[in-house]
Order: sequence, then structure tokens, then C-alpha cells
Amino acid sequence: MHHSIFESAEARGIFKDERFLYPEYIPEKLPFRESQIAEIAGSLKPLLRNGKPQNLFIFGPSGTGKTVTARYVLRELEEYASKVKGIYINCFEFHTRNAVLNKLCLALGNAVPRRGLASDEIYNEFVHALKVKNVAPIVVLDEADQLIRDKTASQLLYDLLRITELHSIHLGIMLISNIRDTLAMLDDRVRSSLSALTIEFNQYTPEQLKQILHERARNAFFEDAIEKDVINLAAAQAAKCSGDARIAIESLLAAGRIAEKEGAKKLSVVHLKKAFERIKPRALEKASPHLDSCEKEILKIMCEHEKIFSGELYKAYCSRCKQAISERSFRDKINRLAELNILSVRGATAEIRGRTREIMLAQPKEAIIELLKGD
DNA sequence: AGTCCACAGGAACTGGTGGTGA
DNA sequence: TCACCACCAGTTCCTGTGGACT
Ligand SMILES: Nc1ncnc2c1ncn2[C@@H]1O[C@H](COP(=O)(O)OP(=O)(O)O)[C@@H](O)[C@H]1O
Repeated sequence: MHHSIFESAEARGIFKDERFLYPEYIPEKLPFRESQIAEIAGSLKPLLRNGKPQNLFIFGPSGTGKTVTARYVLRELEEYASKVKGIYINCFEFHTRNAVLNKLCLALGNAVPRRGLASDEIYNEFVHALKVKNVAPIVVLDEADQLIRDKTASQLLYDLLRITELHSIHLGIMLISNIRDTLAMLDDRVRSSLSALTIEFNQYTPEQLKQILHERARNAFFEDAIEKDVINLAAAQAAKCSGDARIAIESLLAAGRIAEKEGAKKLSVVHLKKAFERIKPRALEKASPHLDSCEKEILKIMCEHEKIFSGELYKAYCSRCKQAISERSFRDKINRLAELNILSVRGATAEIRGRTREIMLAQPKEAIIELLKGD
């Protein structure tokens, strides 16, 4: 009998199928999101009979299932009617009018160059592709706050709204954000013609988290390969992190891998606790692929200071960097890191005088150091 | 009250990149 | 091939402002 190196001699392993714990996995059922699913589906349903859909604004804290719910509904609609085409865009990656239009064209199979073309030309290309392909598009702009910071965001939404008016192609727009007043930054006219229906995603309670995890774990692990308290502990940890289901699911996956590596027969709370140490806080997890070298340098400096004033921080940065950016750009970097909830910034109080700002890390230092490893 | 310091942030511009069309 | 144009991150130049010090 041949033994592959992927099988240890006796153990059959812990995972029945670990894919059920992958972040991109979309479950068959989403417990406790039935009403949101119904509301989203109901809003978009008119597309099925060439009608005008209700645009949506979805907000709630991290890990409350906004993304997975949106994808779930898109999948259902696409399966039901092949005309419907869900286009999912993460605005961390595509955060300007041009970049989003580019991605929209790509999604319809019309690759256009990343640079060199005017936005209007890409827009025309997109409209053309829509007509030719005869699809009913639903555009999902996830992490929409990253887009709406940009001055071109209003123009982009105006473009999308105009498609309906000028070409009578109906198009659904779904904006997702964890900030309640994301839309406030939009142009008044665009906001009112968008007239998005707001759907709120609340934090999961510990009890709800437990049930969600049970469901996912049942498919992912062999039934007798997981100690009873593991799920409860994972749920409790997620509850601590403001009800973030992603933390819990990621921890289970990491714990299972640790257990298999150790050759354990059962996944225990010890494995899970080890996994917790490896899980990044959500703000860092989301932002880390999108930080540039300057922002990383700022974080490096911040690891050495409990708190520091803005002017001092810039001086410290200049003394370390050969090619330092200007002080003006530096301020924008600080503001971005603050918006990402990685830095916290306080201005004018009793102790902080003048117009300077006091800057601190908003995330655990250890997690930042971990993130900066490898460069 | 007036002035200055030190910084915030708006607006206009620039330079690198990479298209188009003659 | 070579003007010419668009995008966009970053720069330059600027005005605004809270508090300290006259
Ligand atoms: N009701 C649910 N049932 C099953 N899994 C869920 C549920 N809600 C969230 N999840 C899972 O939690 C993780 C985080 O969800 P996500 O949609 O990314 O949250 P958000 O977009 O709100 O930050 C994903 O892996 C998702 O599959």
C-alpha cells in the first residue's frame, strides 16, 4: 500500500473539507440574515423583468456578513436569470472613477488599458458592451468609503445613473461600507438621484455566532475530530471583537491546520488559542495589502512611540527616509491611516496645544510589528 | 488686540506612464 | 514615428486657525 507524504500514517486528519472555512466560501444558508437577503433580493428583483431596481446602501461593522450576503444574493439572481450579471468590485483596489470603469469593462470581457484612456472613453466602452451583451448588471462597490474619499466618486456614480437615463439599460448599484454616513460625502445631486435604500447589518450576538460556527464547522471538520468547547471559545473570541464572524472562522481554519501539523487527532482549545495569536485585527487584515512604503515607515516609527505630535513624526520620518515625501502629502498619509483605523489622531485639547495633532497607534503594537515583518 | 508659530487642508499644477491618431 | 492627451500620486503654493507671547 502506497502512502503519500500528504497522509500521516494513522490519522485521517481533522478536516473533512477545509474549503468550507475559506473567506470566499458562500454557504448554502446564511442564518440571521434572512430579512436582509429578502430585502436585497426584493430591491433588485425588478431587473428580472427589465424593470428599474432599487439601489442599496449596506452598512454595519466588520464581519457582520455584508459581503457574503451581497454575493449570496448575486449568485441566486444569476442562477435564476442568466441575463443578470453581478459585478463585484473591492474599492480598496479600485478607488478612482477610471479604475472602477476599467474594472467594469473587464468584467464584461472588454479589456481596456489601465492608463492612457480618458474616463469618458472607457465609459462609452462599458455602455457599448452592455448593449451588445444584453445583460442586466448589478454593480457592487464594497469598501465604498475607500472610493468615496476620492473626488471622482460622485462622477462615477453619476456615470452609472446616467446609463439608465440615456440608454434605458437598468443597472443596480449596491454600496457597502462600515461607516454609516459614507454617502454624506457624495455630491447632493448624485445622492438624491441614487436614492439608495439603507440596510443595516447588526453585530451578531454570541449565541448567533455559535450557531453560525456550528454550521460551518459541521461541514469543515470530522464530527469527532473537534472538541466541544472549541466552537464556544471561537464564538466568545469573535464576540469580543465586536461580533466579527470572520475572526472566528479564520481562527477555526488556522487552528485546524495547527492541529493537523502537530499530528493531533482532535482539534482542541489549545490549538485554537495558538491560532488566535496569528489572527490579525480586521482593520490590519483589510488594509495591509494596500499600504505603501511610506505608510509602513510611519507605522514602524509609531511602534517606537506611545504617542507623538505630528510635526515630530514628520521629522522622524524625514530622518529615516532617503526620498521623503513632502509634508503636505505626509498629512494625507496620516489621515488615510486614521481613516483605516490604524492610527488614532487627537487635536486641540487641554494638553494638545495649537493646531498640532497627537498621533497614536489604534491597533496592538504586536500586530503591527507582525504586519511589518518581511520588509 | 495684534503678531507669530506651527500646523491643517484646499487648489492648481507637475511629471511619469501609457494610451490615440495622423 | 511623433505630437498630443488623460490619469493620478505627489508637489507647490496658499489661506485658515488655535493658542502663546507680547
Ligand atoms: N450568517 C452567516 N452565516 C455563515 N457565515 C457567515 C455569516 N455571516 C458572516 N459569515 C462569514 O463571516 C465572514 C465575514 O463575513 P463578511 O461578509 O466578509 O463580513 P463583512 O463584509 O461585513 O465584513 C465570512 O467568511 C462569511 O462567510
